[in-house]
Amino acid sequence: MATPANPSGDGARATLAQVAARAGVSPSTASLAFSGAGPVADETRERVLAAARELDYGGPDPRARSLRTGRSGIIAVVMEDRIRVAFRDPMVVTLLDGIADEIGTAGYSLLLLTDSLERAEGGLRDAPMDAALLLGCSTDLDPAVKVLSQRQVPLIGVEAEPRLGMHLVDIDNREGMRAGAQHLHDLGHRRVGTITLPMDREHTRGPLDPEWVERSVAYTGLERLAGVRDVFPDAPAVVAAGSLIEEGLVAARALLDAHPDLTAIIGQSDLLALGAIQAIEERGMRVPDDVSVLGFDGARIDGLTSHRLTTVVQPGVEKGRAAARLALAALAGEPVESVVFRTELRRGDTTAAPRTA
Amino acid sequence: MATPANPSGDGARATLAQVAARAGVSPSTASLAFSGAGPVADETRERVLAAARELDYGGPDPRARSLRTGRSGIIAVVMEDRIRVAFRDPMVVTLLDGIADEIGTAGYSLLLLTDSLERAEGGLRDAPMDAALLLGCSTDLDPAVKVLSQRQVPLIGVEAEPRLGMHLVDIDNREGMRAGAQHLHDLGHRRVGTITLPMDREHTRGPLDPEWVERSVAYTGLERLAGVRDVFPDAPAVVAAGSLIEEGLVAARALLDAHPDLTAIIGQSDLLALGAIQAIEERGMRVPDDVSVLGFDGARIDGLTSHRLTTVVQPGVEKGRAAARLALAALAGEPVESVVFRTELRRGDTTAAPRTA
DNA sequence: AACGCCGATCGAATCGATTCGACAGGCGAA
DNA sequence: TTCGCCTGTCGAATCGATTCGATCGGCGTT
Repeated sequence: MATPANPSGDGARATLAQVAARAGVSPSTASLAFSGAGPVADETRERVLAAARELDYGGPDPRARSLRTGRSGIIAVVMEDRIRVAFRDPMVVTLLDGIADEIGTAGYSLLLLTDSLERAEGGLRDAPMDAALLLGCSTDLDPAVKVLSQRQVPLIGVEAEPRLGMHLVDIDNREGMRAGAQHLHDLGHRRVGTITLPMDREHTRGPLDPEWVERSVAYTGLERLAGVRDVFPDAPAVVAAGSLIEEGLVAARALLDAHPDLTAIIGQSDLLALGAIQAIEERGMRVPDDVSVLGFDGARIDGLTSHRLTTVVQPGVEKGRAAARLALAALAGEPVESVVFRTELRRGDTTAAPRTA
Repeated sequence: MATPANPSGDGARATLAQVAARAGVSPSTASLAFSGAGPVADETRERVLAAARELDYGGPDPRARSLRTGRSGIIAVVMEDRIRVAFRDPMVVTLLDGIADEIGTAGYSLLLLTDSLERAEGGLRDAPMDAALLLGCSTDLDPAVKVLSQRQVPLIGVEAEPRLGMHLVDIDNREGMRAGAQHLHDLGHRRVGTITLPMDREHTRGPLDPEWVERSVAYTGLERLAGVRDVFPDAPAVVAAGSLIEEGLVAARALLDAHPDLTAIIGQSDLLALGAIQAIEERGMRVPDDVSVLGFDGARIDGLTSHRLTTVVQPGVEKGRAAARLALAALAGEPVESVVFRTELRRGDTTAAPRTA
């Protein structure tokens, strides 16, 4: 055989103890040689590493290490939707990128989880993790929060409703949206409609049920709605089933059918706003000449060239980074303080003064 | 305190042994009660679960379990690019979705890794995983493969060069691309250029270096190039720095500058093809009237409405699923057979007969 | 010259579960 | 009646590392 020498047959991986034995040192010393903690003579370390090489030993087993140290080196990200849906939202991807970057340089890896599957036991309940980030405008995190906090996993919520025992990273949703709406108001708009993110766990489409506003089930969506209504108290709202272009299209059609006199549409996300643009243009109207469109998020959307969307920009990567840092701080036992980022209105070419018809 | 009773103070999580003690059974029995393996009297199980509830015990510690069983319940996906870049490619997202779906229902979770960071030790080397899927048209997987195979982790490559000890999921890249090129040839095209995926680890842009073709560093890109050249042996090629619309744009500009008489451009991915469309249109030419464009992948691209791209469709979700199934099979000790999927040409409205100028 | 300290190494306990083999009854079959 | 067999339970070994405390020279101080 051309494979490296392995005394105990090939299938079995060598253990640190075997390496130590071969190097003529104790397991403790071998461990120190690998981890770098504690003083080890250069000559000894060399001997250990040589023995490891001979046995084709690839370093300490992460499983054993994590049992002993109590750390798995894994930080989980819990999302509400399945991957194909969630990743179509550039905001999610941007967040994730910030998270991955930050935890990566700290030596952690990223585990992707979905909160839905209570049946398949493989996820929240059983996966090893040192901390968890709950992502997205989740409409109901309770089950996930319950399981994880019982497991004593530090929890960081991104855009989540303030909740016991969970640290938060958020933005000034209401104020940001208010500023956007005010921009439209300043331009002269008075009849403005809005498309909201999902408002219930089932992601029901349709005109906004006033009851939802009372029951407060979807934190982010309600905050942004409140921002719109701070300026336009009577703005009609249609709920989309997700932050997707096609959802925005469907919702905007409904909005325009019910309120043909709207001069502007506000999407609670850029994708919803883009859908609204499509709906407007498919009726032969033009943006912003006939109808203005305002978005929210400001994440880069690849391949969008026809318009520069006017939108409320939030610092996505920074938000992800901050969430990751909170998790790392919690793990380091440092005090954790929730963070709120500020948004900023970015003027593109999708808003203008309404036609003075 | 309103928190559940916890004899040993609050910070510490209860252990299975403590639960067993409280229920008046042995740890072995308590374990069986939780795992469901082995026979346990209903009454006993109830007693154990009750004790667990009283101690706020959330089930066995994944770390300990995974040391003992040798399984972590984690399957890693290794990508070449950082998240923000990789996830901009709908093909990657589609693959990931298939993977997540399949391993999720099997009770596994998905760990996201990047192969680049050899420095930050937190990834390939230290993360717990039962198997790894190597993703993407990776230009050089060697380091990753080395580390992981030393760790005795079963390896599945998606679109990777055949390689020792690694099972593969692939498509008929060359044949698929040949069919696409043939379609153009049938339409009457003779002067066709192509934009390729990155060809070296540094992702260098520019006209294709013939030397690369010899050295065979980028499996997928070379296969697809070969497919084009099966039909158009002299087709000029420009290498892009990634599968991105803007990369396609840049490359297509270069291609059109150098060869103004091209009647068709073939992108090795849909995103590259979309970039090519932009490049063509920015010169005041039209697709397909002046220049035809052909893509590869056929993954859904959100918000693309202006054209229905003619493209070589590969079954992305199925590919992801298949890769996941191979991994699961390897873990189950079943024989693993590599899989090759077939592609299919989908005619959109971006190809037509060349102008008979 | 004696003391203390530091560098290097080792022994042994420990992390928290799973699992194999053993054992005690109870029940059905021969 | 007796022999297996099945069910339910328990003891003890084990997974593979980390880490605390102890040991032991050697070296610099005063």
